[in-house]
Amino acid sequence: MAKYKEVANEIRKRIKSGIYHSEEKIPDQESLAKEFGTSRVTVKKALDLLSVAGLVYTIQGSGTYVKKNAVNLAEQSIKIGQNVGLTAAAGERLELKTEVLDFNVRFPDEEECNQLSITKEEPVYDIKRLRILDEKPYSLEHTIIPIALAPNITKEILNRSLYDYLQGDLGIVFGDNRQTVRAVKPDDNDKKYLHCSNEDPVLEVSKVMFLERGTPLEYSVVHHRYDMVEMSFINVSREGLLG
Amino acid sequence: MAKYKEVANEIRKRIKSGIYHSEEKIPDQESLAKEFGTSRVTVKKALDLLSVAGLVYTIQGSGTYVKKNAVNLAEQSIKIGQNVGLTAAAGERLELKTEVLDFNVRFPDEEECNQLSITKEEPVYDIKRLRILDEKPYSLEHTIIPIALAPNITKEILNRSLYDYLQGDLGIVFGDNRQTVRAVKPDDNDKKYLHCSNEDPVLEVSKVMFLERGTPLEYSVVHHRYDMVEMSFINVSREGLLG
DNA sequence: TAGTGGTCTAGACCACCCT
DNA sequence: GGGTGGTCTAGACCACTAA
Repeated sequence: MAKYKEVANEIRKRIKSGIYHSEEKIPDQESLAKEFGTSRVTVKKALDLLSVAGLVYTIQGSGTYVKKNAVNLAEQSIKIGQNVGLTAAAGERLELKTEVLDFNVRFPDEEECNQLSITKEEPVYDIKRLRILDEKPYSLEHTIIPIALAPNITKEILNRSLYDYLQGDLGIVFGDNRQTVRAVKPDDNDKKYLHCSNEDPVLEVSKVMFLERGTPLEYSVVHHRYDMVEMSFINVSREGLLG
Repeated sequence: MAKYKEVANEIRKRIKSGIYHSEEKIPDQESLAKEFGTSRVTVKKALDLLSVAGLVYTIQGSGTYVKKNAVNLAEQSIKIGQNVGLTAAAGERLELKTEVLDFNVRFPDEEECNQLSITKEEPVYDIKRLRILDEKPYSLEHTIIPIALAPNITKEILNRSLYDYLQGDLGIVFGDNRQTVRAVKPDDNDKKYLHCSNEDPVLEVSKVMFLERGTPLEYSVVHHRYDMVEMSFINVSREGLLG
């Protein structure tokens, strides 16, 4: 592991364990460099990581300080854009199941061509799955994937884990993703599979997942039951980025 | 402006203008350093910025490449967590208005103490505002702010812009924020002010805004009309961060 | 094996905060 | 003016890719 990451982890450990208190100024970069037997540039790089992680802030000419909410952030460590509704709602063991409702191959429609940057002649998988938690259905996933990018998907794979197959077996590395969240009225499928009444709202999340190189891999629209899923995310302020 | 930012902006300009094409390898760091009359470390720092911005990716031992979707990202430049529904929906000029429904001072309840890290004895402002776009109400904001952190708020300020007052007049610098999004059923106020029917879902966004130092400044719960607001955000994958 | 990115150092200078 | 963070350099070595 790179030295600046080691230094960052050590300092993070000290913050979490209270050796560096909340709101307190931590030693200056020169001292830290001497303590860790490294150069100041390396210490600076470590502190930058912690700054992006929201644990510390620096004031030029004054010093580096532990943020008031640093411990909270360090503990919850919510990944940006990740669904936390489920894990939060479920304290104990719970039974997660997936039911494959539909698994087809076809040509993409206009919206899908647009989202996935493909032509109308490049076939895609069309996958509909129902997610079930402790016998209660909580979300309905509609996933579109170009066949060329993820060949040989089978129903058996979908019953296990699609992401495990893509990452593990195919060795695909995910990159960025873009999501849009809306509240919508339930459609027929929501009523049928999620047991939504006419008055039950639905949390709709559209997502495009990109590969490391920027190629769109997957376009999905997921409908969540309003009373079982929420989405949380943390926006870290970044001043130093571009102009 | 720092040299590494200048270099980053210049390279970004070249990507946007097509001088460096999508999927193409850009010159190696040594060459760029020579061209810009700087050191390789500085070029590396510039490329790191562009990498975080999602414009390029690097493969150690191979080179630095322009992402396939780089131009899209560069153009839309959606700030993470920002509402884009409105600007997207409105092509032309539109009239934005704010109506102050309620403006009070009181002691916080338990939830508010929790979110704002304050005691029950620290008074807060309780603000309810209605946002109106072209005569159509689209969101209902409930905002809680500790008086100690933002003194002398007046109804007149709320009619103009609260954020302008906080940032401009008080010189407050915002830091991170944490948001949670849900779909909920409309309550009485939604029906009254947003003209929601029983079957109209509501997009509820809870937000805690922190100051630079990690102090919670504002806790807000906003209800959006489902047919006028959506939220988009981009998750940039970061592999290099911590372990 | 050559090319390229990732990391690290020591020293330097500047900008800013605080007293 | 002393303390501290921000930036920059030149050179070095290592890790990885690609042929």
